[in-house]
Amino acid sequence: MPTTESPSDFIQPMLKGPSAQLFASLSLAIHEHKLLPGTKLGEDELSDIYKVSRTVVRTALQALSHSELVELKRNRGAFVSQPTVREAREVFEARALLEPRTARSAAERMTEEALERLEKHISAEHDALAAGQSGRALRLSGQFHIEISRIADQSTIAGFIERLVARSSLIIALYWKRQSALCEKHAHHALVDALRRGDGADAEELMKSHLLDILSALDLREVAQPAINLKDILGK
Amino acid sequence: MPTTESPSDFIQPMLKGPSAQLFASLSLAIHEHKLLPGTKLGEDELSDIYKVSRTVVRTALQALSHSELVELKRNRGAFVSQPTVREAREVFEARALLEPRTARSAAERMTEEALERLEKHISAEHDALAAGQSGRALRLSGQFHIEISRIADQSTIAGFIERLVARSSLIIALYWKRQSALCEKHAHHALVDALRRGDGADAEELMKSHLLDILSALDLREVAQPAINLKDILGK
DNA sequence: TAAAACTTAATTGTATACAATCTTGTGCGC
DNA sequence: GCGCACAAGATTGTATACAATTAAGTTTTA
Repeated sequence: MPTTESPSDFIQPMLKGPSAQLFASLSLAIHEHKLLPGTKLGEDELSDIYKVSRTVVRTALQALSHSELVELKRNRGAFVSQPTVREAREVFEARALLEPRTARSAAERMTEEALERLEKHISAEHDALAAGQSGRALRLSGQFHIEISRIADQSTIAGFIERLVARSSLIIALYWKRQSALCEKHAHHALVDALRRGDGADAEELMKSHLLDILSALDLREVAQPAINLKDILGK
Repeated sequence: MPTTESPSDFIQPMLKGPSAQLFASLSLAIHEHKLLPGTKLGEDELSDIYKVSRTVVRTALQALSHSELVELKRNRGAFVSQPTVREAREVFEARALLEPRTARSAAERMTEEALERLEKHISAEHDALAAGQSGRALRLSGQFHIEISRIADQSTIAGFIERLVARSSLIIALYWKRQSALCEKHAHHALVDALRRGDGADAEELMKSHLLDILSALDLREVAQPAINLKDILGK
C-alpha cells in the first residue's frame, strides 16, 4: 500500500482487511485533495497500484460511494464526487443546523482528555500548515469538527456531521476562493477556549460564525450558462 | 426474485442490476418486519433463494450495511441490525431536530401534485391496515415522513431523514409496546391538512408532537441486567 | 469530407474457484 | 460425565475467469 498513514477517524464500514485499508487510503487522498473531484478511479488501475485484486477494489469503491466521496456510474466507472453548487449550499445549511448545537453539547461534556485531543488537533493542523502541507491541514481541520461531534456523545448526529465534513472537503476542493487556509486560525482556538470553559452558548455562537466564515469563502454563485453559439464563434 | 414489489423509494446506491433488486427486496422485507432484527442473512442461503451468485449477494449486503439496516460482522456474516436503546433515543432526538423544520419547509413549498402524493400514501396506509398488513402499513407510514422531507427540497437533510426512518423501523421492531398501528391515524391527516394550508408553524408543531407520540410508544427503559447466578438457580 | 456503420479494445458486472476463518462435531483422557 | 484437543464442515474473504457494456478506432457510405 503506498499510503502509510491510516486515519482511524474515517468511517470504516468494513472492519478490517485489504478493502478497509484501501478505503482508508483513498479516503485520505480525497480528503487531502490529492485525488480531486472528477478524478476517475479505475478498478484495474487501483488493483495494479495497490497490489490487490479487483474484488477488493470494488468493495472499497462501494464503501467510498456510500461515504459519498465517490460516485459510481454503472458500466462507466468510479469518479471522485463533484458536488453541485446547490448541494454545497445544502451541506452547509445542514452543518449550520447540526454543528452549533453539537458544539454546545460538547461544551457541556468537556473533559481534560477531550480538551487535550482537540489541542493536539490544532497543533497538528498548524504543523501541517507550517510544513506547507495544505491538504493535510485541510483534513485535520475537518477532523477537528468531527472530534467535537464525538465529544457531544450523540453518535447518530456525529455520523451525520462526519458525512457533512467529508462532503465539505469535496465542496472546498471545487469552490474555495480564498487564498488562505480553510479554517481561520483563531476560530479553532476560540472554540477550544469556549469548550474548556464549558460555555455552551459561546461554543454554539462561535461554531455558527465559524461555519458562516467557511461558507463565505466558497464561490457558490450560480454560473449562468452562456448560450454559446459555436457556429457564430467559429464560423468564418 | 420472490418479491415483486420494488420500492423505488428506498436508497439505492447501485443504479440497476440484480444487486439493486436484491437490495430492494431485502430492504422491503426489513422495513415490513418480515426480516426481524438479529436475523442472520447468509450469503449462500440468499444466493440460493434469489438465484444469484454470491457476488451479487455481497454487493447487496454491503449496501444494506451502509443503509444501516444490516450489520456485517467480519468472518461471521450479515445480520439484520439491532439498535440499542441508546441508539433509539439518539435516532428520535435527531428526528425531533430535523423533521419538524422539514415539515415547515414542506408546508412552504406545497403543490397540488405533492399533496396528491401524500394523500395517496395515507390511503395506501389505511388500505394496508384494513387488509391486516401491518408490516406494509408500517413501511408506508415511514415513507410518508420521507415524502414530506422530499417536498421540503433539501436533499442532504432528506437523505438523513431517510436513514433515520430506516433505523426507526428496526427500533420499532424491537421496542414497540403499543398494540395499535405505528402512527396514530389522525396524525398524518392533520399534517396533510397543515401542509395543504401552507401553515408551516402548524406543520412543525404537528410533526413535533407526532414524533413524541411515536417515541412514547417505545419501551426504552434501560433494562437492568440481573446478576444471574445459574448455580444458585439450578443447583439442588 | 463528414457522418454513419462497423470493429476492436478497454472496462465494468458477475460467476466460480480457492484460501482463510469460524463453528460444530467427535474422540480421548481424567 | 466433563473438559480439552483435534478434525470436519460451513461460511466468509479474495482471486480469477467469463460475460456484458462502453469507449475508441477504423472503414464505408453519401
